[in-house]
Amino acid sequence: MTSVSTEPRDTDGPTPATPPTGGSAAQRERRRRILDATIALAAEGGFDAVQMRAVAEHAEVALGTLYRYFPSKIHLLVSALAREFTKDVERSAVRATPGDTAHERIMYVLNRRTRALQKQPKLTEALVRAFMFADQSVTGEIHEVGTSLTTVIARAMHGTPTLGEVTEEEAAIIRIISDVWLSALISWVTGRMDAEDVEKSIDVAVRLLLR
Amino acid sequence: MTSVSTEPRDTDGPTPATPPTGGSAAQRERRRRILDATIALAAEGGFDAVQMRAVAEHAEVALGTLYRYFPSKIHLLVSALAREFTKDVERSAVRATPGDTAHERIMYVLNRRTRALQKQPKLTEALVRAFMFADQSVTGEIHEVGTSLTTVIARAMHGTPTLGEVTEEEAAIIRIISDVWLSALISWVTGRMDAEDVEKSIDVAVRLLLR
DNA sequence: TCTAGACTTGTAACACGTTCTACATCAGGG
DNA sequence: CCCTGATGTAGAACGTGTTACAAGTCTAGA
Repeated sequence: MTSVSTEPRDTDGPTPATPPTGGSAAQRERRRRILDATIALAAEGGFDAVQMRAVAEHAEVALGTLYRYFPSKIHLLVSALAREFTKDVERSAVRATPGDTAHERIMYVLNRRTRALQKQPKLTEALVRAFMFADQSVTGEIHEVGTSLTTVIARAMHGTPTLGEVTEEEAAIIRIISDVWLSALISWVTGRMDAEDVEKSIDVAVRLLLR
Repeated sequence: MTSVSTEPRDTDGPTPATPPTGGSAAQRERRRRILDATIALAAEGGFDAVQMRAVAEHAEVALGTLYRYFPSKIHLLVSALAREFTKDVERSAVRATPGDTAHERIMYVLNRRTRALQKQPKLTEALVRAFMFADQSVTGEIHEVGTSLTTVIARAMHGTPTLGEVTEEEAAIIRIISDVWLSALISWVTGRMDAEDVEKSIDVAVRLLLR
């Protein structure tokens, strides 16, 4: 966790942060192996266990290559989070969310995601802490995560897998719900809330916002 | 209050995390110098500039002593944040908050604090990132910060420096506002929101929650 | 096929958080 | 007044993120 506070410029060649798409098949394959290794190590030992040398070894790439694909440990972990969230979004596009009211549907998607995260506490700790620690240089990846989250909530709010118009007020409400969810997740990761508290705090927020 | 929660506590001497009060005068003085040095370095160069060796040198204590007082860089920074917030709370207890409605009063205190933080972007970056990165071992200090924040908001909500009863619903609303504020602060620190966005997002949240 | 340049690899080196060691200082009780 | 244990000091040492570098390998185009 050093440097890069104000000057993100470097001798960048071809891959500023190696986007998921593009590159040769071998490169996409390497990228996949790296992210898989990241998830595996994080799931087993959390943030501290995701050591760059270990990731490189596990993914069978050289350390330098790892850094060419992901310029820092934080980029790496946030990218892993972005990949997981993107998968969820694709899944949520398939069919309508169950629930009769917006409240029920939002709680359904958020609780489902929350419980999935809680099943892998170490992984969640790693991803959430990386997300929270990210600085300016990770804007792109962070934005990707934020977009996924708001998309899923917006779909749940409307109850349809396709997204119609979202009013200004709805967008504001969705942003607040995201904030509360993230905040609750942090509290859970750091042991200041238990699983029940998380669900309850989101439920209260949704109720207050959707009345 | 400062008790250590889960870990296998070892040969702990006298100062598990050196609470603000207690200890000899020389010790309180050292603690003050350390936190002052932390704030000074953070204000100048942000999170990365708060290097333990530099803090120790600036505070004129040995590195080992610094670690005796604060067991990690994160503890150090979150403690600094807690000290600043506590000062604010004491100030806010002196007189009533200006504003005719709860909305106005809450916006007044939060905007004042937000603007104070924005005047020292580097310092804010350091404190906010430390707060977000904190793990389980920093629960005590984090809780202190959270309490300060909710106290100030609760006072503003009621418009009186003394705290009367706070209903369950009010407490929930205050928690959500805190979440939104923190989240906005992160976005600002990482360059994803500008100063105006921060104020606006809080304003929207308060409006939606207090209707 | 040959070659230039990009991409990978393996490894060493560096920075900073953290821990450890050996010694000095100080305060209090006999 | 001295002993003793806690506290402080100075500095080395260690681990891990990050960077640097020399050499091997793959690919596209002449």
